[in-house]
Amino acid sequence: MPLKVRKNRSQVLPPVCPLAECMKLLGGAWTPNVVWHLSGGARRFSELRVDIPGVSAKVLTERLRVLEAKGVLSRAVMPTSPPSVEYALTPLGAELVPVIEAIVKVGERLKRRAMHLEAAPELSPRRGAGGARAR
Amino acid sequence: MPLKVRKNRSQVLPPVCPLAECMKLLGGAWTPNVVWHLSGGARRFSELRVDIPGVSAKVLTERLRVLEAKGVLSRAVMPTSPPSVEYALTPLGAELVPVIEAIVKVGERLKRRAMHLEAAPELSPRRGAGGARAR
DNA sequence: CGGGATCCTTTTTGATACTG
DNA sequence: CAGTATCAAAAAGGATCCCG
Repeated sequence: MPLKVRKNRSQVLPPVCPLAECMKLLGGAWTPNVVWHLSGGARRFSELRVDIPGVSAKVLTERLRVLEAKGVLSRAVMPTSPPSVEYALTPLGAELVPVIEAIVKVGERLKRRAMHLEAAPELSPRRGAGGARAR
Repeated sequence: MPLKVRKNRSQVLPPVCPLAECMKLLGGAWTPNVVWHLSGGARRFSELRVDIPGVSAKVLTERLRVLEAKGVLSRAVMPTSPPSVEYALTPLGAELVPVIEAIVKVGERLKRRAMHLEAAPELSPRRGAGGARAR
């Protein structure tokens, strides 16, 4: 292996587009939580507010609107008194759930790791350059 | 099905924490792209700038620092002239890749769907009000 | 080459208060 | 209950210049 040719990645990896597209979807700080809490079934506005501690009505509304516009969830107004509105994932939204689950799984692992790092800060070996960690 | 009892979701679904934790990780608009473009192997700073069109040096630096601090990627300074720095996913960072791939996959699907909606705006049936099962 | 330091603009969030 | 309106605060992103 005489020379490690550094390939132009765009020949083997798709361009940035699909990622950017999808992150606009899950981009909002609360968006994944909304999807997550709808993954178990339909849920009403006020229930979501309780499910997701710390979210304001405004932000929640906003996220729900965006997600509805993207076809990720559906909004059903029940003509009752007092009014109630049910949100539920569409089939398309349901496809996001595995993604969320994967995220959660990794998130937990990272959390555990962070705890380890706290205990032993210099465990992670610096790659490369014979220990050339400037900085 | 006499009565659909609305359970307290936190008994069956984990609390918000892991999701929030992990989204701080993938939260930045560019972060997933960075991980994605490192998924094929180590990459230098300037290469990443080319890989990810539109990213500024500042933002890229910032994202890389954050990801390094979280243990997602490693930073190796090569003591050459001119200096070069290689970034690579850590084993932990590699675990994120399936997540990214899932995101990309869904992103593409959403894109296709968006195109369909453009063509036929009133295809999506509004739930509720007609089949509105009052509670 | 690989950034750090600044400054500035655009988005996102948050806190209240009010309404049908 | 399920929002809307409004304002203030904060974060993210971008542009530019400079340095080792």
